[in-house]
Amino acid sequence: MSKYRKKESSSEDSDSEEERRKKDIKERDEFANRLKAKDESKIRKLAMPAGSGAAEAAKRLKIMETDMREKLVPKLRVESRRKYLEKRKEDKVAELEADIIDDEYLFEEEILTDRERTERAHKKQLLQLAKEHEKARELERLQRYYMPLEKGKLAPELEVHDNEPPQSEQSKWESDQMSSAVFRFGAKDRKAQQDYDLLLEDEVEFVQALRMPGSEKNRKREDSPPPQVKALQTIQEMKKSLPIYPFRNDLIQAIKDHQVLIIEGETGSGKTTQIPQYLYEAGFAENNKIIGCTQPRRVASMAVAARVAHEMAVKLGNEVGYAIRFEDCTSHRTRIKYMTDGTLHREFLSEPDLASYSVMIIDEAHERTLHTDILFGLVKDITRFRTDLNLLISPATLDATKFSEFFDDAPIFRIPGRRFPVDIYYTKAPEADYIDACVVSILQIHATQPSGDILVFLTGLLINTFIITSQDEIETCQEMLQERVRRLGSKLRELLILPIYANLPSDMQAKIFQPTPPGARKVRKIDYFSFVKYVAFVVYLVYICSSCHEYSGNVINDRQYSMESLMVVPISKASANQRAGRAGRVAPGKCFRLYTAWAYQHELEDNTVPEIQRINLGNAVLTLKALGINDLVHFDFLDPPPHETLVLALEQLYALGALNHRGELTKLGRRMAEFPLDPMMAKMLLASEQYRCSEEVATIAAMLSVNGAIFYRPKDKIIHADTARKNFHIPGGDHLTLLNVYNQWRQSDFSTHWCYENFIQHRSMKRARDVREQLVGLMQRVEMELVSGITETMNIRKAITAGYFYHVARLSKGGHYKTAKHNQTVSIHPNSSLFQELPRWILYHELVFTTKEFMRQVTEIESKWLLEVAPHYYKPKELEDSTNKKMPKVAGRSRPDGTN
DNA sequence: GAGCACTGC
Repeated sequence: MSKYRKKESSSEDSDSEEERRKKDIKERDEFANRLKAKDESKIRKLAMPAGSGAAEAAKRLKIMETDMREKLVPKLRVESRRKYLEKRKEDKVAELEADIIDDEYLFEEEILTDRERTERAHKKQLLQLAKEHEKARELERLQRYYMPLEKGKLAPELEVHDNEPPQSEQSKWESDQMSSAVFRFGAKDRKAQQDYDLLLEDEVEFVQALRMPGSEKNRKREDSPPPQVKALQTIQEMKKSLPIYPFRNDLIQAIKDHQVLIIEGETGSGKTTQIPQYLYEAGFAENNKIIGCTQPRRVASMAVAARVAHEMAVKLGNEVGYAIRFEDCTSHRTRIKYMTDGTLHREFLSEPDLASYSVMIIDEAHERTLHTDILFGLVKDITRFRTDLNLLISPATLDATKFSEFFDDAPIFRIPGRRFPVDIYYTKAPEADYIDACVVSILQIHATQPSGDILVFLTGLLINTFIITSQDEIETCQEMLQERVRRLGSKLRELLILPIYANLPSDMQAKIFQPTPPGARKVRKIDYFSFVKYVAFVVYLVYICSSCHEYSGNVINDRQYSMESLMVVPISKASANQRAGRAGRVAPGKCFRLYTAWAYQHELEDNTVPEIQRINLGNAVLTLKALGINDLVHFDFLDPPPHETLVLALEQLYALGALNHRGELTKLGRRMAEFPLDPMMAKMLLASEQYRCSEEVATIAAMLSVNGAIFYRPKDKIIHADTARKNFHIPGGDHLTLLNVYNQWRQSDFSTHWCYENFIQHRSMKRARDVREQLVGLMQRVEMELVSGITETMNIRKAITAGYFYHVARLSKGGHYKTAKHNQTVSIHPNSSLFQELPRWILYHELVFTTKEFMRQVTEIESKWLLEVAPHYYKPKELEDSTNKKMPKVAGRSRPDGTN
């Protein structure tokens, strides 16, 4: 971290520097004390009768529902995503190959460090894998296919048409095959198989590899759908029917006996809703203590709280409440409090010992979000001195042992879920076009397997272990499936195709829970399935840091700078098995994996890489420092983040002035920690005060926080949308354009209609408004002056630069941009207002890697401002505008030891 | 000239 320090400082200077440091630390502590006093008086004020929390919540839910519907804008994309990924894969392989050749040409083996040698080996291995995969795909085109079938059982539709010519052939052929262990579906003889040609264009051959044992081995397979929960069932009856109910007393006893308990149980066992109630009934909420329970997602926190309030027949916000960002639905009466893990993480800042809680439940611990991972370390620490605080860690099955070891061998309490055995099948050869393979497999299953619904997982965006499948892909798959079913006509019984994704309106989602009509089969995505099938690839949000040369989420980190990137990486074995488990909830099931057993063994990681090991830790490090945790290297992490990521975060915080050269939090850093923003953005906001534009910068920060989802661009009105967007452009760049959009919206009195007319997404704007309100509140809290009204934009841009001087690029002689510090070639995103302007110096909000390294949200700056806002980071020489400066031969390639 | 999607504070 010392590399930015002024080396020329004399002893005299260092004395005054030392004094400055002491003064700053003193100020920081005074500031922290003032905040504490504010919080305490706020808590006293809160101890008043509760407001209309429940009504508010109901309203909120309603709004969310409407939002969902509004967001569902039917988009037909001509270009399929597959093609894009295919193309990108080819590019990446070529790039990798070139890289290796380049690398070997430039550096002899002997002069390499161990690390570089490992890296080179990694690259070669990756290239090898990519090539093998390509070969396997060739091979796959020559394969024939099998499909497993239960012995003695034919799908009804195949028996019904026994007398019709094509089917009789089919049927005869089928009975011939019945004696063999593997059911062969399809044949080469196209004439005889005419009607099934549609199915047989490509089949997928599966082999059974293993059986996942279940807890209810002796029960027979049930062909009927699960008994539906009767509407008339009382709450009490329902509570008693939950798998957790018989363990109630044992569980309470175990919690009384052990301060920390790991509760292993699947979602659906009732643990999330019931345990807090059991604890409440057992007196854990006496003496005004709160039973807390964290959830990784907002909707879950709200929904679970509403459910529990209903079960306990109390008003939401009274005895049972929830707290999420922008919304605190609790009162002084609240005894059971649900919250997001991020909210609890923030609560630590004002209550580091969790004094108001008697129990804290960290639910869905296996999801391993950044927040839960940090919470593990924090709560483990406080249980040492708060012996009256009970801690319950609740992961799904499989992970419990790891958590137990982390929490000093805490006992594990298992709540058995209902689980039947699941047979797992793999393809014989890798699949090239997995959407096609998926469609074919669904039809194969439909034609050959007895009753039961089919659950399909497609590639999606993986956020922690929560998969959001891409809408585009689902639609493609659905269209293909419908088309094929249509062509097959009445030969197959009905197949209901029910897509589900985040943007789907809630009434459509409700369909999935309705019982399947007799004789039909559903293809859907939620519990109660007999067949589970999915592909091996999910998309990950991976943080690529400058000095990290290791695998992180199966992506090689070889970039010279920090960048978030979406990558397709294989699913982990753990997630794969969790998905397979879904097939055995109500009856024995089957799981078809669209990859080979070899791939499962050799290409999949055992566990999903936790977020903390993949992403930028700037904000996390800042909050930990604010909690007084100085030694982050030895912080008790369940899985420590890569050392390099931690060092990068510390360096960045030092450069921003949040930490001093000893790594202590400065007063600026303490104020930055108050904001739920990335450190750079927090710095920008705090710097805006001295540039007299804090109102404007708060707006910009809020607008930047709603990730690029401001401008609406429907396919059929692209020209109108683009014209509308250009009307908002302001000389200077995208940050100012965003400010302009917000201000105009405000002038329209936050009108929905205005948004519609101007091709602006109303939903995003509302969110920006929420964020802005929260930021303004926090600005007042950290004693910032709210000022606005400057007439020219220089001050605003200077304030932005004060936070984002890390993200600066200059126009090179060749007409493209290079980052100021790392000399990495980057391009302005085509959506930017500066796309055709090409100013000499620019600052960008973020870098995204899609087909190229693109800078999104770009603003023009002057190089001399960099010396003004970050004199410790930039030297005048670096900012000379002559671009003739000779670059090192291997530009931008830095050694792991820091030398160039 | 790209695009694809999104948790949390």
